[in-house]
Amino acid sequence: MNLSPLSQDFVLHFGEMGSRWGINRTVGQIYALLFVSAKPLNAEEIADALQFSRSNVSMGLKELESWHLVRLQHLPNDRREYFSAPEDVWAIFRTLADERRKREIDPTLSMLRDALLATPANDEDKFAQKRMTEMHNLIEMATSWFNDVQRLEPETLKQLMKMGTKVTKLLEMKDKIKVVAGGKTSIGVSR
Amino acid sequence: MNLSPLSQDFVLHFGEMGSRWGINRTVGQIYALLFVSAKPLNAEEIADALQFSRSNVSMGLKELESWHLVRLQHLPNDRREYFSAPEDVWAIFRTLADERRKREIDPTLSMLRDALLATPANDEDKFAQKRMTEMHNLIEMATSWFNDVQRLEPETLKQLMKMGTKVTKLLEMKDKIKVVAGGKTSIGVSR
DNA sequence: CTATAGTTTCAGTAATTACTGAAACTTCAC
DNA sequence: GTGAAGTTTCAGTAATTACTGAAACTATAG
Repeated sequence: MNLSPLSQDFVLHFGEMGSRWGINRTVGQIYALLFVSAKPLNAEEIADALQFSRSNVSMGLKELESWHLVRLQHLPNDRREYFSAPEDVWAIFRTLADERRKREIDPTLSMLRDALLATPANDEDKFAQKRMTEMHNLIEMATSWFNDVQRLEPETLKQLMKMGTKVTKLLEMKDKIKVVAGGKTSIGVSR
Repeated sequence: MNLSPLSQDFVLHFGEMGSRWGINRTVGQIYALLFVSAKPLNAEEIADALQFSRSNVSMGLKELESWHLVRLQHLPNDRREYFSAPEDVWAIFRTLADERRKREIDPTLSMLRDALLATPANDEDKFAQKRMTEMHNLIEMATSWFNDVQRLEPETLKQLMKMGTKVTKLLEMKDKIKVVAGGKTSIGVSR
């Protein structure tokens, strides 16, 4: 691998973590390489830098494309495809969250919905359904909330996160604040 | 498998999803079984219900214990160990999030911190470090926020989630609200 | 202490997943 | 069209991970 020690560590680490994140080592390393690379790279360069076979790189890139985690572009007077990781880390975060939700949550939600429609055959089924309902409701709420929050402007989100749990202070206040419908917001102490 | 079709579907689904969640099929199924089961089960019963070898169950339970996802208990006049999934789905959610953070995020954060301490050898390293900084900051902020939010009372959290993006309305207001230090909250329009 | 019920470990094997290199396919300049 | 450059597919193989059954270990009742 013809990379600086700094990048190399980063790339290798992502390879290792890949397995914990449900992507394979190759894919993790390719992504890491693109992430720290200042310029887009073509498949040949990637294969060379990481010492993978050309076809392995091709499959890895395909995988990354399916995750919407790389951008494909062409350089003038060059037929080869160049790949890069999106610059905006927030966008990456969002993409990752979306994709994981699609793969890891949605199928479960839909299975749960089906299960909850079924008529319980006995007491055990009734209990099982109760548990499934709890699980369904929690997942439903958490994901839809996450979904909402996720699409806030990065700046707003940042502000929100920086507040941390202080946001609950606002919640406590909520009851005392009256928001007048119709665009204009008036603040006053109720009661 | 001697389970009702309802539970069986649930258990099999968790087995399948297991692989996407970084746990294996066996472990996923064991967990699902415990989750929908009204009473704690011993290893024998689990092996029997899921048609796994006794030792496979033993290893699966060990794995689940390491994730803090099952409770071990003893029944009176019975030497066998009985296992159950915690009843509170919020607690499960929290545990899961904690464990995943430990395994999937923390190592990366620490690697990034190390990398950021290194002296860049050239321009490429400088660029790489810039990218790593962005990633580090984002992960740091997101996880510590998540951490905070996660430990709120379930009720508060629920309330927060139900509000969805409306929370930003409160944010907009924030500037106009003055919180007086010292316990008592006074509300007034600033400027 | 011994017998027995219960649990864990581990070496061997099965199943799955990742990777390679050769061949097929695609695209484009000429 | 032809050929060269680039990309993808895929069958075979390597590497990894999951699973089993037998043996070792542990705890307890008597």
